Amino acid sequence: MGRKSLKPLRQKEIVKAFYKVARREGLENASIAKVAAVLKVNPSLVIHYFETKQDLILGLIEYTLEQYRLIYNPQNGTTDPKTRLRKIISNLFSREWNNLFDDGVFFSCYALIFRNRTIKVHYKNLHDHLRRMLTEALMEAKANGVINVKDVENTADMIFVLIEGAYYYLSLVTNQADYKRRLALYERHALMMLNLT
Amino acid sequence: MGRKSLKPLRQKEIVKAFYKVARREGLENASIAKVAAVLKVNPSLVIHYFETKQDLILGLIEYTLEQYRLIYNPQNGTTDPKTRLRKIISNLFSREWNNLFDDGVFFSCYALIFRNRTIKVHYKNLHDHLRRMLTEALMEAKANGVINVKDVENTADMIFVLIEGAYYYLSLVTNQADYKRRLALYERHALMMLNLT
Amino acid sequence: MGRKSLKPLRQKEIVKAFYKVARREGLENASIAKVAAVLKVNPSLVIHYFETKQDLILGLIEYTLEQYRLIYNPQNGTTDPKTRLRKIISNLFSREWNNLFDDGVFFSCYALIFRNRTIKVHYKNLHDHLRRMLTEALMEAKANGVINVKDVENTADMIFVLIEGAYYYLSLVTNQADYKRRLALYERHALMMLNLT
Amino acid sequence: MGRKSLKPLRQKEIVKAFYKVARREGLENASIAKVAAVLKVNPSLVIHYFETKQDLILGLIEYTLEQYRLIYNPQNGTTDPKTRLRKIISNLFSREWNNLFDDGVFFSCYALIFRNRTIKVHYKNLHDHLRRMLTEALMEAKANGVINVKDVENTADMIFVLIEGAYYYLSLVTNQADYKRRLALYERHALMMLNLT
DNA sequence: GATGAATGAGTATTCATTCAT
DNA sequence: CATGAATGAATACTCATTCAT
Repeated sequence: MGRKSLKPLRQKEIVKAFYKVARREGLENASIAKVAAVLKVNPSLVIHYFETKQDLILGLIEYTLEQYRLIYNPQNGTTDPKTRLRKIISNLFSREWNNLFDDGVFFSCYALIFRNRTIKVHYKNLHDHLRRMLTEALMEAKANGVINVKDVENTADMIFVLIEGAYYYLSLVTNQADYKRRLALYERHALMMLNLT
Repeated sequence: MGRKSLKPLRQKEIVKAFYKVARREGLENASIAKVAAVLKVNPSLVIHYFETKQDLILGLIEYTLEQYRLIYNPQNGTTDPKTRLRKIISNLFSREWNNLFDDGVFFSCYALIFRNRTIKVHYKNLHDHLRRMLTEALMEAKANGVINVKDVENTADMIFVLIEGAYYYLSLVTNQADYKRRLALYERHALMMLNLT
Repeated sequence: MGRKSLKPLRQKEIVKAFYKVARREGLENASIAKVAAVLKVNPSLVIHYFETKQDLILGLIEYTLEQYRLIYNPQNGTTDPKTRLRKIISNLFSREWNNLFDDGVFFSCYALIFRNRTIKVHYKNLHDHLRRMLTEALMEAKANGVINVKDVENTADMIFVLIEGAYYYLSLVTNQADYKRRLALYERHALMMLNLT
Repeated sequence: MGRKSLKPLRQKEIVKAFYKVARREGLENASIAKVAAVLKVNPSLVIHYFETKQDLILGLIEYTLEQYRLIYNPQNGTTDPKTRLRKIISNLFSREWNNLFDDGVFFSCYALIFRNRTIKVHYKNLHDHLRRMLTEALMEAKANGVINVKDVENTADMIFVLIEGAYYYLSLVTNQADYKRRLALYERHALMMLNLT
């Protein structure tokens, strides 16, 4: 049977510590030494598991995207088609941003797509995947007569544009009431696009 | 009394050099020394004009937002109200992103709002200002019977959400045709919201 | 009549500011820039009055020694010889250390005598001068039959050794009661040397 | 597991090099880079062993106090009580200052007690320890009828005041003959205090 | 008499990384 | 599997100082 490798587990631990540091001090100030300090471990050990810092950042990004995937999880339930779609939309717009992934780290990571093809591709794949998932959900809803939209794919696209715009935009809003009001507005608009209001 | 002050000029020069370096190597890798090297000047001179690196970054952000303002410029022309509004929208969606400001630098800067109140306020003010400008343009158009929307302010808000979402989303699209098609889709949606298609 | 030069006044101002900084942050951390900041003046101006930093330190030392001189002032009064001598001794031992000159700065300055002849000579002259002054006071007291010591000069020497030793030693004592008790002990010993108890 | 630790050895090496530089150029001009240069080693290695410069200074001070302790060593011999006490006193007053520790560095270090509690405590402890040692030696001598003093502890205290005063005072004397004469005077006074002349 | 421009050397400290054990 | 030694380049920033105005 052999001994089970600790590598993936250790790597996950390290990535989490890296994320922790990045959240606290910003991605640009997160260093291998600080990660090692958090884990109470020798810096060399970090590099033992992630040959280079670049690899560590890649690990962090994969971790980000994993979290991202969780948020957009379409939760296939047993409810009727209409409520299920509504739930998906509501879930997409809730996007528990602050809880699941730090916004500063998120944007810092996203900024890397412009100088790193690999990272760009990762992000692209994730978003394509998410859009495809929503498209399918919409197609099913359409088949069930729940919604009636011409171009399902474009609609899914539009909805994601709305979500990302909202994410960006609402990050600037500190007033809680204002925040809620706007978020509701955006969601209502999405539902309107589906004639689901 | 004393020597003529070069401060504003020099500061602009330095900020531009800083931007240049940040664009080339990423904001996180842009250092005072590199800026000095670009300007063929001693690093301490950079510090002479911007006491700390933080100040320099703030300078860069102000510069960003200045550029931003230029893009969203509502260009008050002599044309009729309808074409003028159409031009504003078209202008907002064209957003000469790649030409006027580097996207990587932009997102890296934006990421700072989550750890720096001052920066956040700067961004907030800019966006509030822009939304106000669009709101006014819409109100004028409504007065002229060009458009017929219930809540002008919310509509302006929605349009900006669309724009920001598009910016984020399209940054991942490399295929030129795809890019154009989607951008057109988003703009059409905006015009639809104004019943201007 | 001509205009009175501001130079000596300005120099005094600067030395005082330098002392202020040195007291706050230690002599080793006191810089021309910080002095200028305290005076709300351009650093170049400081150097305009004290060509080099070394000169500024020399200015500070002269200032120290001036203060020193004040403490040891024998205050020629009209009182009878015995009480006058007692007063001198009491004054020497009181040495309002903490009030008149910062101890840290004092020792940092003193440390310089070992690498700078000029400074050493300054200190030497001051101490010789002070000892001479005390010697004279003792001679007068002896002439008046107030004291009866064999070698007046050696006694004066011894008293100063006592004072300096006390200064060094008591700097370590934080307990107030202990401090007072010891200081009294040292002074009593000095009076005993003069058979004046 | 892991590599053999050179820490204590290396740290001592580094402290010695630091002292060497401080003696040569003054404590205020002793830098990590210069220490590294002396050891023909990379500056970052110095920091590897002493996280901050402050730590390095603390290391130097501990080293100073160690040397100090050596000087005051009461050398428990087999000789008769009287000669033994005489030897202790003679040893205390000889204090091979210039040989064992540089005076400039000593006073620069001492100056730090006024801005650093830890350092102050270190010095305090050392002096308390030394005084206690002398007190014990005096008590033994008293028990043996060698000396006859009322308050042994106060006498020990006085003797150290004398020593420190002498150290300070004689640092200014360059004339060799004068130096010797005075030192003898101070020692004689100490012996007189013990009725041991 | 005073300011601001500019320099160049220097500071402590952090970085990612390599290698020996 | 993990530690500690060691490097070398880089970091932001401070320094004293000179010179032009």
